[in-house]
Amino acid sequence: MPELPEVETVRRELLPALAGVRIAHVDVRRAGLRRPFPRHFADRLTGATPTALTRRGKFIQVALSTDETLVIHLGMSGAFRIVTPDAPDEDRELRYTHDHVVLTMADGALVVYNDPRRFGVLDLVKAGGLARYAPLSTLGPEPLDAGFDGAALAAACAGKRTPIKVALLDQRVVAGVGNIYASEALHHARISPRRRAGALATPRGAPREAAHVLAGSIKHVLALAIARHERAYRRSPFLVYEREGAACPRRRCEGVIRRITQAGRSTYYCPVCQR
DNA sequence: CCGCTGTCCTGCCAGC
DNA sequence: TGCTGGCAGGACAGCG
Repeated sequence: MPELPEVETVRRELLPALAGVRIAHVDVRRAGLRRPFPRHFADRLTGATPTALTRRGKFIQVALSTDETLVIHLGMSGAFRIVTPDAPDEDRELRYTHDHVVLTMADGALVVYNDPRRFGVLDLVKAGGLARYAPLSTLGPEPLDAGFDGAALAAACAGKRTPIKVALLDQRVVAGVGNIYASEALHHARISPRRRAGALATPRGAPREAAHVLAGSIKHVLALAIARHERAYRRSPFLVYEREGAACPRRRCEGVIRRITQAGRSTYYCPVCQR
């Protein structure tokens, strides 16, 4: 379930299992995911100790004692399962259908990567090469950083003729927003997903009011989602996503949530309060 | 360069 | 019950 909030939650869950614990053994159970795993993948991980876990957009970066970084992207269906050192043997031996990589940590824990659709990425990058690693180096601003604001959003959207919803999915515009939180943020900001992205800026590129509002809404929906996942919510908390036909949740709004298709993806919005 | 479509892969669900 | 088609939270190649 991997947009920025879910990826951040995964990072926090992996942190105590990986950081400072040597990787004792690596079981790579297929040749790759969408692409082959990097050369000598298991050998390069074995014996390494993760020193830090950071997130950039939807990527997790695991810095290793070997001066390489394990770059992780969960794609559509990637997930980690952690089997703690004190788990019973039957849990340790359990193998699920799409368990592709199993890390055995020196403390006995297992860190298992499972990915039915195999759209994920597990890659190794030399420390010096990270800045030039294309998938990361082309990412736009980090939405929860203080530096991300209406001006940054307007600058990234200036001149774009594509609808704002489609622009928000472009990781070069803002990193980490996906199909759910694009709809949620636009609803929070009361902005129609059909509006032209370029309309967030004046012809000279200065931010319009809508850019400030939308930047704030992006921060709000992402931060709230991270907080909810930390408390292990499981019910769907979305206000418009997958709620076609439901009453708009905005107070005193009489609208009904609609689903439309933009650039081949579903968009949910309220045609009454989003303009 | 820009924006749109198709594609990678499996699972699930609605409808027949 | 079983089959089929459509859709799914991502990203990129290839096209006009």
